[in-house]
Amino acid sequence: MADTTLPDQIAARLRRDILRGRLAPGAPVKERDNAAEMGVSRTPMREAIRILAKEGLVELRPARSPVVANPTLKEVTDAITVLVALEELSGRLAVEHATDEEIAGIRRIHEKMAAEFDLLDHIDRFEIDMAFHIAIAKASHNVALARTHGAYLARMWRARFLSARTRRNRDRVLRQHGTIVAGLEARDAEAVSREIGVHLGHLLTHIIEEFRDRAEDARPAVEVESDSGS
Amino acid sequence: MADTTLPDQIAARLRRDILRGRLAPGAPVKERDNAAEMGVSRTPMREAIRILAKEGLVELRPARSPVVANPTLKEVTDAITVLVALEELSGRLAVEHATDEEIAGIRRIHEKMAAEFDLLDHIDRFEIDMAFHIAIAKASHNVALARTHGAYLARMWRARFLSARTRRNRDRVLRQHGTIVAGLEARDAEAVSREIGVHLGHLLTHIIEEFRDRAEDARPAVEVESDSGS
DNA sequence: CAATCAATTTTGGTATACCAAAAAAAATAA
DNA sequence: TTATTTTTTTTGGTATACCAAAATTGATTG
Repeated sequence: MADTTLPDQIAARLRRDILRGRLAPGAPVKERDNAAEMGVSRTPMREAIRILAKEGLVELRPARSPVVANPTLKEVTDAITVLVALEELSGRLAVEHATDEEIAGIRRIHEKMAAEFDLLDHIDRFEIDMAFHIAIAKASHNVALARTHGAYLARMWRARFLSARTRRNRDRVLRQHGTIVAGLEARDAEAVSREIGVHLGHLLTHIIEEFRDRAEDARPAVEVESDSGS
Repeated sequence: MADTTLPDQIAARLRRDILRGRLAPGAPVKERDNAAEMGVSRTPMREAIRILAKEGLVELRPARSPVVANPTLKEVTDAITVLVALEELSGRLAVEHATDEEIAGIRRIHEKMAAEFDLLDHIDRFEIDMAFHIAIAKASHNVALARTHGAYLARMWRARFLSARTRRNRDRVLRQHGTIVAGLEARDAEAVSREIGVHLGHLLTHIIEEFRDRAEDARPAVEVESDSGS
C-alpha cells in the first residue's frame, strides 16, 4: 500500500483490465499504444508487462507482441494442481507456526466474508476470498511459500473469477472456510490440509464446468500451438 | 538452446559472476557500471537484473541499487521446504504421467553422472545434478510445476553450489538418485516421493552445515568494487 | 573534535529516439 | 481472381538523454 512504484500501478491497472475482460484473452498488449493511452512512456509499461508475464497473465513471445494469456484447460488444471500442493503445505506449516493472533485474523476474514457475502459485488467478494487464502499462506511464516502461492493465486485470478460468479456455491464455500479455520484453531494439520484439498477440488470442478460452458460459446480461434519447452 | 535474447545473455553472465563469487553477496549491482563494462546499454542490463531478481539471486530495493542476494539460513531453509514439496509432487506426477522414454532419459542422466562424476569440475557436476532433477519435473507433464520448480532450483544455485558436494557424498547422492530412478521405473509413487524427500533432506543438512562454517569465518559486510577498466 | 547541514556526485526511474525485424498492405504477375 | 513479391507500417529491442531521489563528501558551527 505504502509504496506504489509506477510499473506496479500500471501492472495493477492492466491486471484489472484483463480481469474485467476489457482486454480479451489472446489480444495483443502493445507497449507503445498502452503507454500512450495511460500517459506514460514505454519503459515502465514494458516493465509492467513483464510483471504480468511473471504472473502468467500475459505471454511474452520473442520479438512479437505480448498477448493476454488464454490458458487451456490443461494449463489451468496443472496450475491448480500446484496450487493445491502449495496450500496444503501452507496449511500444515500454519498449524505449526501461526500465532494465535494470526489465526484469529484469518477467522476475522472468514467472518467478514460470511457477513458481507451478499452485499459485495463479485470482484470484491473475490478479493476477500483471495485474502483468506493469502492469510493462511502468510501464517505459514515461510516467505518463499507465501510469495509463490501468491503468484499462483494471481495467475488464476481470471479463471477463478470466471468460475466464482454464482451465489450457488455460497454456503459450501463458507462452510469449507469455516472448517479450515476450525482446523487451524485446533492445530490439526491433517484436517486443515485435507479440507484445503477438498475446497480447491471444488474450485477445480467449477473451473472445468466453466470451460465446458465457454467451449459451447463462440470459439474465437487462438488455439495453442507447438509448445516450446521451458 | 536456440535463441539467446540479449537480456538473457547478460543475465547468464551475471549469474555466473554471482555464482562464482566475482560478485559477492551484498554487493550492489549497478546497472550503469555493469552495462558499460559489458558494452551494452542500461535497458537490457536493467531487464537482466530483473530476471535475476525473479530468480532470487539479486534483491531489488525501491530507488536503491539492487544487491546480490545474501539469504539467511531461514530463507534458504524455507525455500528448500517448498522445493521438497514441489519435487515430491513432481515425482508422484512423473510416476503417473511420464513416458517410458522419459524415464529412460532420466536414467541416462543418472548414469552419465555416475560415470563422469570424478572427471567433472564441480560446476559441471552441479549442472548435471540439476539436469536430473529438472528432468523429473519435466516428466510430470505439468508445465507450471516444471517452471516453478526450475525457478526454485535456480534460486538455490548459490546455496547448493556452496554446499557443493565433496566427493564424500558422492556415493550417497548417486545411490539416492539410483533409488529414485528405480522407483520411477517401478511406477511406485510413494517410493519416489519418499526418496526425494530423503535426498533433499540431506541437501538441507549440508547447507545448514555450510552456513555454520561460514558463520565462523569473518563476516564480510560488503566487498567488491567496480573495476575501472579499459 | 564532533555533529550537523549543504553542495556535489552517484544512481535508479522515466522519457524519447533510432533501428531492425515482423506484419500488413499494396502491387504485380499468373 | 489468386498467388507471390515488394513496399509500407507497425512494433519490440536497444541506446541515450534527462530528472529526481539517495548517498557521499565537505564545509561550517557548536
